[in-house]
Amino acid sequence: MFLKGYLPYRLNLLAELTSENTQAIYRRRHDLTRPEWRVLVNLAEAESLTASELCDRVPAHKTKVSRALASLEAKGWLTRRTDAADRRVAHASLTLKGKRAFNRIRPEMEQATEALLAPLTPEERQRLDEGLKVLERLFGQA
Amino acid sequence: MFLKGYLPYRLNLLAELTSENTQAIYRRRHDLTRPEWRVLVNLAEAESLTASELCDRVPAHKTKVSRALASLEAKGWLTRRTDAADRRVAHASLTLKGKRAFNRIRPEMEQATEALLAPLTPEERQRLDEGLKVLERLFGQA
DNA sequence: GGGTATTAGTTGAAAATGTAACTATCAACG
DNA sequence: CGTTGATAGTTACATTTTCAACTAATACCC
Repeated sequence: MFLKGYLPYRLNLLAELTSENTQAIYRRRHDLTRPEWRVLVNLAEAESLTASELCDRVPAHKTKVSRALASLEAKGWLTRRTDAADRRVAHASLTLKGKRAFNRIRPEMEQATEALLAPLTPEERQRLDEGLKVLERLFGQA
Repeated sequence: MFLKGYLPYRLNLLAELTSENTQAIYRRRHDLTRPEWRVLVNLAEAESLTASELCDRVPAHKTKVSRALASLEAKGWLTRRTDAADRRVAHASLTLKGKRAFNRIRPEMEQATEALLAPLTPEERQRLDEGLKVLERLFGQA
């Protein structure tokens, strides 16, 4: 069979299966899209970021980031202030409300992932991590 | 950092990066969506399949499969005949034209993937494969 | 058989995404 | 300065995906 051994297929399938539980959390329970969730995470970790910086980190195309920022701003989870030196640029940062939301969602996400991986032995987890690192090095992600 | 070590994120990112080149082939060069491409592959490997069987194999929701089948049928790449014993069911199979198309696209896909993985040593490929197998076993895919 | 529930597959509307064009601002160079 | 080109970010439109409702056919069960 062609597909079964085909790397992009294998990765896409595993990504989908792995994301199923976690997606349900941010989508259904907290009404966030994936770009919104990722923007939230990145802002929680970085204090203040511009849309361009978020594009690099999320990573995603600028339209996704733009819409995610607009939506999170509408929720009152972040504010933006334009840069004094370059008025094209806006710095986004989480409000207290946004930080609280992240602190509510994050443990649910970690718990769902941990539940998924629970059947794996430490040795298997190690093997999985090593395998992914091979690709991450290839893409310069690590 | 939370995201960087977070499995669903890592997998999704790697899946996207890995799929970039190959997507360009079936999308831009051959004007196929991903569901269409996957349906094509599965039919090429299985002679004849119903929509439900394709849903399991692709894998994808039935609306995606239904639309992919309609589109490939419109191209003249497959035909469907309704089952004699159960007239709800239709068996799809590739036409000669469809088989030729697959035989044109497939080597391009393999070549693109091989080009991507070219920098990896055999030992690294082995490590990657072992890592993915851990998850595939977890999901009962292997 | 006749009613009810399932199943196969399609369709329509809403949400999300991708692509390209657009606005506003800044930089560079005469 | 003033024109030209680049950059940050948004908006508009087309395509894709998702979700729910739908049609048609079969299975169940009395």
